[in-house]
Amino acid sequence: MLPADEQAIFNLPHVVRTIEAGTYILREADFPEMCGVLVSGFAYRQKITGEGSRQILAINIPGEAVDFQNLFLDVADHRVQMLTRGEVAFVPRTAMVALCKSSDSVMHAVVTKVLAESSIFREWITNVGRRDARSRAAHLLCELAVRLTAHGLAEEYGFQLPMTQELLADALGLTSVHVNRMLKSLEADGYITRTKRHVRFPDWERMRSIADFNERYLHLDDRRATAG
Amino acid sequence: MLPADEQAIFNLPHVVRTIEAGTYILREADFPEMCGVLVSGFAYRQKITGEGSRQILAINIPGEAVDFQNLFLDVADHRVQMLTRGEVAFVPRTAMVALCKSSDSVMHAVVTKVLAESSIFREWITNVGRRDARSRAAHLLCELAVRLTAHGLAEEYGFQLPMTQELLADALGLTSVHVNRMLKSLEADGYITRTKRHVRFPDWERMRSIADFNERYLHLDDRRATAG
DNA sequence: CGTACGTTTGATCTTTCTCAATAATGGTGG
DNA sequence: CCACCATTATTGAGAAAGATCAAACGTACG
Repeated sequence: MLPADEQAIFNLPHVVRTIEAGTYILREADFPEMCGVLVSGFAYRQKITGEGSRQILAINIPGEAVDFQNLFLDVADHRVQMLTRGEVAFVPRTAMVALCKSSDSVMHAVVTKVLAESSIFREWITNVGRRDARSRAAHLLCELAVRLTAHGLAEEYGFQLPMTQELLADALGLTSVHVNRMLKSLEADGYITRTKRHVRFPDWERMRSIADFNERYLHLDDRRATAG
Repeated sequence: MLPADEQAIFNLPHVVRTIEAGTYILREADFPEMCGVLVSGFAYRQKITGEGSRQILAINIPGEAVDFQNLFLDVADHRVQMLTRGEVAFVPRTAMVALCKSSDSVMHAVVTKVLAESSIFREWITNVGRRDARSRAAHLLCELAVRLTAHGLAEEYGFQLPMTQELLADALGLTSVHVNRMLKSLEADGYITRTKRHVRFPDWERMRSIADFNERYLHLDDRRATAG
């Protein structure tokens, strides 16, 4: 996103609110009136199945807009909830849509963000569908590390995990017990180091390999299409 | 999508080609030069993990555009392959992007399609991550039935399954052996009826319930946002 | 009519879940 | 600062879902 576009969005009418961990920003079946942008703190997207189990669909990190996925749809198909306490800037949806229509550049930026998140959804399907528990957990750790680093929120090869093992489990389609075992196993084999919730990768290439992680799907520096 | 928008896309320069089952329309790591629209036949999106197993990410049915997901990104992060023989209309990507920029209405339609497919990705994460094998298989059958019906490609409560059990398995994160057992189980319990690859639902509500299927995520008739 | 591909079935093995208990951690009020 | 409570992390044992391996059966099609 170009600085000018960020500024344009920032210039829209908005309110910034501090929101506690666990609070919903968007509920399923809501007609979303507001478009939220995470100023600080983490959020996550989730769905609950009829059986009552939860699947986490995405982790949103500070700086990300959480409602672009619903901007042009009527009914929210999932919920967005704060993972940690944080500040959210709410822009009226109509104002956001109007800005998109008036500025090619903003529209382009919004669509690009949406497509990049879409690509992450695809990778998650693959992760949950086809990787074994250990690689799957490792893959998520890699993704978070790379995305946080790209936003300047992680130091070299290490980061503060913003979630419990229970949350990790719901993101990975596993149980928390099994996530615990996989983390221990990754640690025992020297792939990661843990201090409380801080995770480090002593050997990034080795970790990357066991996680079957290739950051291409994050589209972190796709630029060419911008010219198109 | 409004008829006028469809017409506008149709008026772009394009070539229609008949493509055999199994042929790639888009390769991973390609810079997509063309934007394909399925005139007839089915396609699917897939990824291959480092271990060599395949995950199918989406089934595209006749009438759907398969490359909107890449329209504004530089590098394809997955592959699109023909599931059956069919005709694909290829529009130069630059022409498609230019049309989007010149017509709010087309851009809106494209973004809506992208968001709706994104929503399907989220449901698939949930399906693979949190539903047991039988419900998971049932859910996919329901989704295909509803989408095909919405496009006028299925009769009441029944449709022709365009894929082998092997393909189903790769879409569901299961093995084909287990998919076979789940289909048999669904059949034995009266949820479905099969004649070759034709599937019927004797009691749609009962099927819907065991599949934990709610079509909201398909966003088939979201209209309100169009006005926004 | 034989070959290739897809489906079905059985037997066994592995991964992951479930249940249950214990230990560690963080935050809170006194 | 300390005791207490709630949450989170860890560990073990047994159960279950799904994978793997192997083979037989069908069916379409050249």
